[in-house]
Amino acid sequence: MADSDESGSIDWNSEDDREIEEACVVASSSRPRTPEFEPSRAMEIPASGSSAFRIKDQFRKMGFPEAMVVKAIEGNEGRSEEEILDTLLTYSAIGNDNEAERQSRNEMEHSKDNTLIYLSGDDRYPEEKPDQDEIVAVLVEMGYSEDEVLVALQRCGAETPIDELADFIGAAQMVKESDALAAVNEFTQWHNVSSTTTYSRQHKSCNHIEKKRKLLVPIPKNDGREEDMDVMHLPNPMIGYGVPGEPYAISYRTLPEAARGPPYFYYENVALAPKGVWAKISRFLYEVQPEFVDSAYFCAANRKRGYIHNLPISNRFALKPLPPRTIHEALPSTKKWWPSWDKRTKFNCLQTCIGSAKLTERIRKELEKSDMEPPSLVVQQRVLDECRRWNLVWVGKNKVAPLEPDEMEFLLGFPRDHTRGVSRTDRYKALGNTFQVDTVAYHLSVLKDVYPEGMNVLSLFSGIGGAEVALHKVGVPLKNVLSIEISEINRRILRSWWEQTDQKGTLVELDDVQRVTNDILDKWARNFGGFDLIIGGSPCNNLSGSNRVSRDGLEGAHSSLFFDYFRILDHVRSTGGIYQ
DNA sequence: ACGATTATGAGAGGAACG
DNA sequence: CGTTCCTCTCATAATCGT
Repeated sequence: MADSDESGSIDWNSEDDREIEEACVVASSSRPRTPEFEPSRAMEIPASGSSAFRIKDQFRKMGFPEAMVVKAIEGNEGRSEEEILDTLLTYSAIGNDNEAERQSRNEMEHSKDNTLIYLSGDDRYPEEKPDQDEIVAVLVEMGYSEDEVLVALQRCGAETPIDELADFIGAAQMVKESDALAAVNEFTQWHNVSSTTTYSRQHKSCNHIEKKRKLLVPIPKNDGREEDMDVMHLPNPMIGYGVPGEPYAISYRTLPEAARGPPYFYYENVALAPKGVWAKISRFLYEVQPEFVDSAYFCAANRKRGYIHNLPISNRFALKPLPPRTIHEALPSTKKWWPSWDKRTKFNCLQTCIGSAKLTERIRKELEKSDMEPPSLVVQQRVLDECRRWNLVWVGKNKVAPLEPDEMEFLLGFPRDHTRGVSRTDRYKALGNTFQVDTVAYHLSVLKDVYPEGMNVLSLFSGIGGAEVALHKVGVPLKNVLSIEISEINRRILRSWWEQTDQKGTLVELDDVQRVTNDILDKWARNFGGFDLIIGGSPCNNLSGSNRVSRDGLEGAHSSLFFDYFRILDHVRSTGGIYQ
């Protein structure tokens, strides 16, 4: 979401509340030099101040993530360095288990979480699980799997008679190798919400007892090979718990006890992160399994992302009007020049860089030189490769061009000219880093009825305000928003939108997430009356495949800010999110 | 100093093949 | 099954022009 490569800015002006502003000035920008770490010498750790920074840097040098260090220091106020180191090692073990710890953790997980999906749920939403339990139980008794039954219920409606549901399931089973059905199976397996081994293609078998037994048997997460432990399987098609227009959706899931809201949280990052990254993120975020969704199901561009959240997942609704889902519908003017041999209907992922003018010129030359209609297959292939790589569109005879910033805004679900007023380069950078609004709005839509009076939102890595725009479009009033975003340009864009849309609430903007301390959080929480939602996508710079230079994983210079997301989230949740 | 422009593959997953 | 081929990826850094 956010850029993280801007530093030196010490702008802590809230521009709204001068009293609070003072509380936001936490430290001077010049951090003290860090001496070499001497483990033999124990010393007292003050809760704050310059030497706390020194200690923090020492531990960071030892390879601990900053958020972890901060958390350890804050939890050990006034204690010795060794005690803090102990705490750090404990955290580290949780985040980066060895084999024994993995084993025991898995056992704990399974005894705790492996319940049938319909047996649990969010008690705050009783309307989400009407008397379906009985229906499910009956159908399961008839030999159908929970997945099938729940899919049928979702598809046919809760009032559907049981025999009709059975018919539907039977029909579904007849669908040969249906992609969507297979996906649901894969998805549920992968999500570990139900462990029905496979969808039985045959009709009701008599082994429902066996099925039922299996349902209670946890799927071992590894079968002996340790590499499998950290591998997070991506669903195909990538529809998460469901997307608009697709018939199959999952409405129930089991959240780990520690993850339940409120306050709610919503975390986002690239789906195709290096191996093990999502497993680690999930371990930190209370073992909630990611929901992987491709925004291609919401707009005309691919955008494969993982979302970890503790929101309810039933009764989601999509924003209206539905955005165009194909290139031709989204950009009708390109149709005139679009050659028939370019079969693209979707854009690839919108990124922060665009194709060069030199490239489009090379393509023009290549096509003119070819002088065939259509060009030779070799030329076609070369041109198409570049068009796909750079998301080029046809704007003239033999002429392609990269997307304009306003076209990207449109595809990503933002209001027209949302990013107007800043340099073209900055617009591309900000847009390449943001949420796809319709996708996120679909997930957040369940909050509309829960918070009719509006929400207090803690928005991390806000960028150009994808979360805020999504909530606004969903119809959730924004009461108070504490937005943290490093880029001054992006903060300006968000504030501009805030004013243009005539928001009634209060927007407070801070810059550096690393310097948002518990005190600051508490202060604003008290001022607002607690946070209802903590939302944000941490930097993907070191996770994205597009990065050829520093794809260093979650511990990378920018992506390690995830640990600040966790630190802040964990603090807000530990206080219950409620202040008086 | 700032904005614009440009060149720069690895790595992972899936499809297609045998 | 394994193997090969195919496709895609919220980017960085050097350089240029003003």
